[in-house]
Amino acid sequence: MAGEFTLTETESAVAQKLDGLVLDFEAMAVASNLFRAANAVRNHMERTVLAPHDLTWTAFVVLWVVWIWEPIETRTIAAEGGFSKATLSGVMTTLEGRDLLTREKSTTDGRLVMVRLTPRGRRLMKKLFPKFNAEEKNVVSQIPKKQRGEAADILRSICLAVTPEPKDR
Amino acid sequence: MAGEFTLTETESAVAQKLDGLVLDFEAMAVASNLFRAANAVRNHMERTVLAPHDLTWTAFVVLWVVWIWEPIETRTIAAEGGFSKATLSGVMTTLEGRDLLTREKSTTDGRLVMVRLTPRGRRLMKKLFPKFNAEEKNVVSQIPKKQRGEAADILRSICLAVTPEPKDR
DNA sequence: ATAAAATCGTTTGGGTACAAACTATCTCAC
DNA sequence: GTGAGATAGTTTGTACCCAAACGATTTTAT
Repeated sequence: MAGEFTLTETESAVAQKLDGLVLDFEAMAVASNLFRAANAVRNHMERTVLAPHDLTWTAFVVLWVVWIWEPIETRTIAAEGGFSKATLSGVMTTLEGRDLLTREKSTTDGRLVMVRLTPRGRRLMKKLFPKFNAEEKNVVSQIPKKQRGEAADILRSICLAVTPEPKDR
Repeated sequence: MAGEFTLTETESAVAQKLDGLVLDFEAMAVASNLFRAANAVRNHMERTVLAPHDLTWTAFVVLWVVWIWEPIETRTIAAEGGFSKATLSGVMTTLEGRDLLTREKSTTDGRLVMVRLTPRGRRLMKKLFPKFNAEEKNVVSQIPKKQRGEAADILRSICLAVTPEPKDR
């Protein structure tokens, strides 16, 4: 755990601040741990696997999505990667400058931009992804085997709870 | 889910890219869903609860930690919130400018800075946190009741897997 | 046919986010 | 006591990150 205080200490301190009010401590713990876990894994991946190749987390996600699905439209990359079009636009400019992917206006719909990896980008992913997956495996191996299968399901439920609006981001 | 492709579609596409190589798809699914979930919840909270009060996620976390534990040292806030001292420094400058918290040099150790909420900051949290927790409850309620208790444990295991270095951040 | 509405990607503006360098302060060995 | 090393917080530099505004293109309604 990242923090210095235990869950019980935190609960009792919160209870004092809001005595009389009914709070859901289980929900607090789940939400709190969700962010700790996501942050910790992301930082770990960035330091162990990504930094040696001078890639940020987001840049890697973009490369991964394009690698798997190319040619792919910008809007789809954003949806798959879980970030906004604005963010994607900036990251792709960086990756394009490093000769890892290319942008090309669609011939059938002038609004769309089709994205592909360059040969260099493809070589990078072919080498990098196995390392990345090995680290993922390492992380997940710490979950008790019995609960490992449920983990993905639980996380999926959480996503569903807050994804009523697959609008424009 | 955020993406447009199903898990099975992704797995088969990845397998084609790396045929011959042994990959851990369960680990892929868990890691991928972890980030989708964390991102989705964060965005949801920012839009529904935080944006009306002109607060970002990180700013809210800072206020929350200070609210519960004040007076508190800067380094402890960073550890509890899970971000770097550098990030915290910037966010606190913003919050100080909005008269939501105060910084004060420690009298016993000149290196430390003690942080407290202003009355305005305290009023804000007293009003805001119940709303925030209600949304957390709403999110967690989507997890099947049977698995709800395990959720926090699983996420804790993940944290432990990647937190060998509680160094300086 | 054509104007209005919708869609897509980019740009803008403000706010994070972190590593590394920096300043100030404290601790500990000697 | 005093200087080397450790520690706390800030600053700097680079890179995200998103909402909103924007310009270009396509679709829809008439």
